[in-house]
Amino acid sequence: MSDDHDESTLGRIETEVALLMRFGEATRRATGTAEHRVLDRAAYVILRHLADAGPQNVSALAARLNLDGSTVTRQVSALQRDGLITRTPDPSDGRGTVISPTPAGLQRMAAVQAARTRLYGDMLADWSPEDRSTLAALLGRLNQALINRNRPR
Amino acid sequence: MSDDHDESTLGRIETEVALLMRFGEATRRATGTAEHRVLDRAAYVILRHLADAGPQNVSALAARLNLDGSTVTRQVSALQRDGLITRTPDPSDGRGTVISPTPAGLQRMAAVQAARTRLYGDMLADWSPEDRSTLAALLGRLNQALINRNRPR
DNA sequence: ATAAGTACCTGTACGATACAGCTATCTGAG
DNA sequence: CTCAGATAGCTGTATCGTACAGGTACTTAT
Repeated sequence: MSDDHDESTLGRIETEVALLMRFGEATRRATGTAEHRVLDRAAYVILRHLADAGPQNVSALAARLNLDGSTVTRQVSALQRDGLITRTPDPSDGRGTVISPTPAGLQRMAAVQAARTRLYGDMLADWSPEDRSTLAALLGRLNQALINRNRPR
Repeated sequence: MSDDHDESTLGRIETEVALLMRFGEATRRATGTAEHRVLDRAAYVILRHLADAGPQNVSALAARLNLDGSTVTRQVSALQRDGLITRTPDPSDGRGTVISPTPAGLQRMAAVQAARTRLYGDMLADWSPEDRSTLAALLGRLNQALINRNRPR
């Protein structure tokens, strides 16, 4: 309350994030239903994370993606059905199952990623490189802040 | 491909937006379930829009929020059940129903909005005012770009 | 005055998610 | 070594947000 200007900045951020989520979801719905169809939101993040961080257990994925284990189990089952990941017993823990992306999975993920990147390229066509990288950096910091807040456990 | 640096910036933006949506949803789920409970995502945006743009018809809301009419109908029913909006026959169109926020609805919305804003204030506590307002501005531009892309109809 | 369009509602379906409970396995204390 | 408790993953069930299809009441244009 000391600084009304900053207060309203927070309000704007809140508004814009809410808006972004609405539009992001609408976009995902629209484009997702259209054709790709096979990579729903969670499936995409799962594949991305596997590609990024390597094969890992269901629980590791769940923890990382802030999802319930059962959710990941089902997503992973769907991905396996579609041949995009494989399950192998964890050699170091008989309870565990290691999830690895298949080449097809990686390729599918990369295709979606490329399409999305292209979309952003389109939308941000008239942005300066500085603005783009500033946005990327600030979003990164925002997410970091979110993570820090949600998981000081 | 002319500029590898910029290409990767787009990738980062794509990544961060995806992450933001995941965390945003998780946060909404967590905080929403906690206590307020009554303002799910759509309900919140509906109330916000009503507060912003005044009482209006279901279809106007649906169009504006990029939602199916039936979805808005149900959300509105829930809001009415909770006493947060009222339905009145549209005097100028016997088919229509005008949705107005009740004082309680406005208050609830404002409370959630304030809570969210506070949350952002918390998370961004160590950000400089410049970074905050840059983030707000860039998010605004990003949303504008999204809107422009989704609705050149 | 009647056909076409529109606004809203309802039935139904689906997808993503969570929570609770189950089984198999692991780990540590005795 | 044994067994109690923790953990990994799966399955059953429930909920929520959403869409599409169809119905009814009203409006508009001809």
